[in-house]
Formats: sequence, structure tokens, C-alpha cells
Amino acid sequence: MKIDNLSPSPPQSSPAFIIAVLFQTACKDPLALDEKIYELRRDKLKQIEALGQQSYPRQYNFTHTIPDILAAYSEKTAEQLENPRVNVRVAGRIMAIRLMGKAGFAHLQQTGQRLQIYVKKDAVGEKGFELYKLLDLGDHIGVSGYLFRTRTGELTVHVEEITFLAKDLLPLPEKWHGLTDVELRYRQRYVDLIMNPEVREVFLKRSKLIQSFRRHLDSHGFVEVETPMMQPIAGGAVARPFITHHNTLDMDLFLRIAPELYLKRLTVGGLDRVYEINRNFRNEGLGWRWNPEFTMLEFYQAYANFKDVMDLTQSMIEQAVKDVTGGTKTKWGDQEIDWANWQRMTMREAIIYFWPESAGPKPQMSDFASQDSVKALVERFNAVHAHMAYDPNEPAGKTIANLFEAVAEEHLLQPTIIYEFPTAVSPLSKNKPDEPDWTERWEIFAGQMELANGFSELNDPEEQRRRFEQQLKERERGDQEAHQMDEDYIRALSYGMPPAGGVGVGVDRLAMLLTNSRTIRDVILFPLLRPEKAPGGEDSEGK
RNA sequence: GGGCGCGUAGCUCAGGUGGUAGAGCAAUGCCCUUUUAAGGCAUGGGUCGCAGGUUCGAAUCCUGCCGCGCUCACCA
Repeated sequence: MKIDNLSPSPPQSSPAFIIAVLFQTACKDPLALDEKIYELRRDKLKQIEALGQQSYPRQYNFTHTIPDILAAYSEKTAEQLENPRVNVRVAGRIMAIRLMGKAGFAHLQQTGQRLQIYVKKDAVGEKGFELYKLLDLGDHIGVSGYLFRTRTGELTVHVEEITFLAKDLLPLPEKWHGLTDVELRYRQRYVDLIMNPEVREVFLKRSKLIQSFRRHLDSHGFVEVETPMMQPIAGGAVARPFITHHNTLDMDLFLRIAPELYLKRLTVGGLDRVYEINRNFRNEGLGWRWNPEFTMLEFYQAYANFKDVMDLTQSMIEQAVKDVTGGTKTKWGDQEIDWANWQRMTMREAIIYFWPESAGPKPQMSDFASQDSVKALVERFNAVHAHMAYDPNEPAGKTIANLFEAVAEEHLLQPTIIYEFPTAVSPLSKNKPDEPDWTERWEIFAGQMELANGFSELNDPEEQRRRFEQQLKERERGDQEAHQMDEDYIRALSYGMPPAGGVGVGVDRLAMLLTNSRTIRDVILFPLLRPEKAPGGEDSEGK
């Protein structure tokens, strides 16, 4: 950092200045934080150095992790631990500490697990015990010693040497209630992870889920790729994009709303089986199922149709549920989802099946055929139900898709594949040979959420151009989410794309279902929040 | 964006129909060599989210703003 050396050098190295700067970044309200704790702990750090310890050492050679020790010795009796003695060197963060005169206990936490240590002055010596007394909750230490069982039977390290590893200068949340403030948990996820072991579990499961997907696709001959996150045209989905700007090229770019069109360009290029697991960005509302950036798995398989990739996706999810949870059933609030029991029905069948009795006789297949009969269905439904948005100028297919969401989505708790979507809402899907208004497209629903979306990929460049032109008309009609024209994509298709099935899977939403998380923010480490208020006023610098 | 709710010590929370704040944990000092939400004694810590207003007096009542949560609308 360059500072203006003409001005009288401000006391930038003074403790007060450093504290003020640190607090600005670390705390919700810098002025309210107990500065004394911070300063006291800095003093303790100096005293620790004076004892001959490094304040921020570079490594610690351990013989065991805490999980290692718990796994290997939890079942051993006191006698077994004494003969022969088990020597260990182990590191962790202090999560509880109890001093009793000339001896004391502490609990070290590592990898989400805890192990007790016993520090006796006779065993660690004068200096070692001085160090113990200078330790605070949250500090990192390493200890060497041997395992034993206390009077109450707890597996414990009898410490012979303590090595200081790093200081926690800010106080951890209360040990009993932990950190519960939702905002703080998201903003300071690092503290959340220290304090709440179940949070750690959620993200470990999320990681297993993605591993399982990768393993499944890799074993089926798929190649993982990365395609642009910044795109000149935001295509491949129906959504509003974020805009950003490249300075040197002086051009606006969109953060991608989907990787779809790039992945399909790759199938043109001969990557017959490709997938990507990465973020998409959609500039839309937030809610329990929506975060502006979310993680999507997309894959494409040449020579396969929508049915083939439907089967592959179902088996991939079934396998993932087993890999993540060890079983086939997961809790969803007070309900249970059975991942071994899937239903399949067409969108039209679903509307008929879930049609509310109060809305009169169930629709007939013929009711979906014309704009007028669809309109009549909407009117019957809206007469008895929460009002469903309806624009008489929109294509009938779009109305039917909306009607499906209004009628059926809330009933789709168990894994269900809905197939045959209207062409009007599926600009990238092949249509049914016998019913051009309908496409070979499906979506998977579970827990009242859309989880995945797949179809037979439209690979006829001229038909694709007509679909884009249709979308442009929707755009002119005021639909800001309608797809844009993408000439290069059409050019790619003009070189010949093999027939292919493609799929997108919402990773966050599946992670929600597998961890019983009722909001998407609980499966995203750092969900989007408004920025913290700029701390303090002019006098927030050292005073 | 609309509706509802919340914001008090580092953390978890009381209090409140107006008289300028409490507990537990955490912190500091002392005692305690097998404790475990260790214990005992003592101590420090807060512009009660921010800004206005009403009032002799506001953490409390009113208005606006900020942040968060739930919910509805739009969206995966």
C-alpha cells in the first residue's frame, strides 16, 4: 500500500489504528465491539512470544488428527491405553477451557470433532503452564502427550508439551447457544462453521453430491469442460441476465444464465459426451428456492434422445442419494421423500390428474388444443383458486405451462418426471413428430421444486432460427426473458450437430432436499446479502 | 416491489402500556492438580439498529430510513 509521504505520517502502526481497521472489516458494528478483548488478546500474544513460542508458526507436525484418535481409541479401556502407552501429537482449536489452579482441561476441535486434553503443571513445566494460562477460546494449539481416560471415563490427551499455533483475537459466540443469528451466520460463515457442526455436515454432503455426479458421468464416458461465464449473448435459458463490462475491449458482457449453447457447440465439435458443473447467474428475485448465482450440472449425450437422458438422470440422482445419505429416503420437513419410487406423467396428464375438484370436471386432452379452450380452463381454475397470472395475448403453450405450475407443482413432493412441454416455452427442444406444438422435453420435480430439465436437443439450424425469431416476437411483446438471436450458435448447428439429449440439474436444490434445508441459503456457503453498512463515521479511525 | 415480524453487552436472551438498563455465557483478578454448560468470590463491559418528532423526561410512544427473516408477486 502506497501512502502519501508528503503528509505527516499518521500513526498507521498504532494499535488503535490497526484495531479500527480490523474492526471495520470484521464486525457488524465496529464501535460496539469490545475493543478491550481484542487488545487483551494481543497483549497475551506478546506474552506468549515472551515465553519463547512463535506467534504465528509455519507448521505443526502431527501424528494423528482428532478424528484419527477418536476412531482408533474410543473403544479402548483405561488399561489398554496404559499398556502400551499411546503417544500422540495433535492440533486443534480450543473450544472449551477449564483451569483449576495448577491443572486444567480444554477441548480441541478439528475437522468438526472434539478431543479433551489435560494439562498439568507437573507435566508441562512452569513455562508450559504459563502458556496454558494465556490461551483463549478459539486459539489454535498443538499438543504432544499420551492418551488416558479421566475419572469420568473421557478419552483425553495427557499433555507433556504445548505448541502455540495461532491466536483468536475476536471472541467466539457463546458456547451453549452458539451462533443463531441468521444474518451473522451467512455473513460470517467461518464462525458459523466453527460453532455449528450441522452446517459443516450440510456442506460435506453437498460436496459428496457433486463428487457422485462427477463419478457417475465420468464412468459413462463424459468429459468435464468449462465454458464461458461471460458471454456476449446470454442464452440457453429463459431469464434476465446480469450485465458486466470489459474495459480493454470496451464491451458489455452478460454473466451466463446457462452454459447450454456452448456445450452444444462442443457436441458439434465432436465432444459427444460433455458436462459442466458450474455457476449460473440470473438477475431475478430471491426466495427460499432462488439465489442469484446457483450451481448447475449440465450434460449432453450425442446419439441419445430425451428418454435416454431421462433414464440416465434418474439413475444418477438415485445413486447420488445413496452416496450422500446412505439410503433411499430423505426427510423434507415433516414429510419424507422416497427416491426409490418415481412417477412419470406428461404435463397434460398432470394438469388433469391434479385438477382441483372445486374447479369442475377434469380437463380433456382436447382442452389443450386451442387458445380458446385453454383460456376456458384458466378461467375455471382462477374462479376457485388463487389467481394465476394470465395474459390472453401469450401463446397457448405458455399458458398451459403456467397452468401446470399453478395446478400441479405444489403436489409434486415425491420424485416425479413431467414430460412433453409446450413448444412455446421450449425454444431449444425438438418437438414431437406427431404433435409439433409439444416437445420431447421433461423436468424432474421433488419437494415441490423443479430439480432438473432435459430434452431432445433441437439440431436443425433452420428450425432453430424460426424458434429464435418466435422468441424475438415475444421479446417485442414485452417478455424481457425471451431468448435472443444467436447467429454463431445457428452457424454451429449449420455444421451439423449430432442428435443429442441434454440435461440441466439444479445442484443447490438437490442439496437442499438431501440435507433437509428449507432455504437455498443454507446450502450456499456465502449467499448474496446486502453489503454491510459502512462502519462508523469520520472518527472511526484511531482516536 | 407489497404485507407481516424482528433489531437491547462479543454471543444467547429478559425488560418495556414513558422515569436514561438486567441475566447467563464470554472477558478481567483471586482460590482450586481428573474437570466437562466445572465451581466459589470479586470486577469491568451498552449513545437499547440509525435519524427525526411528541414529552419535563424515550430502550419504551409516533414518523422516516437501514438491515435481516417470513410471505405474496416474477423467476430454476
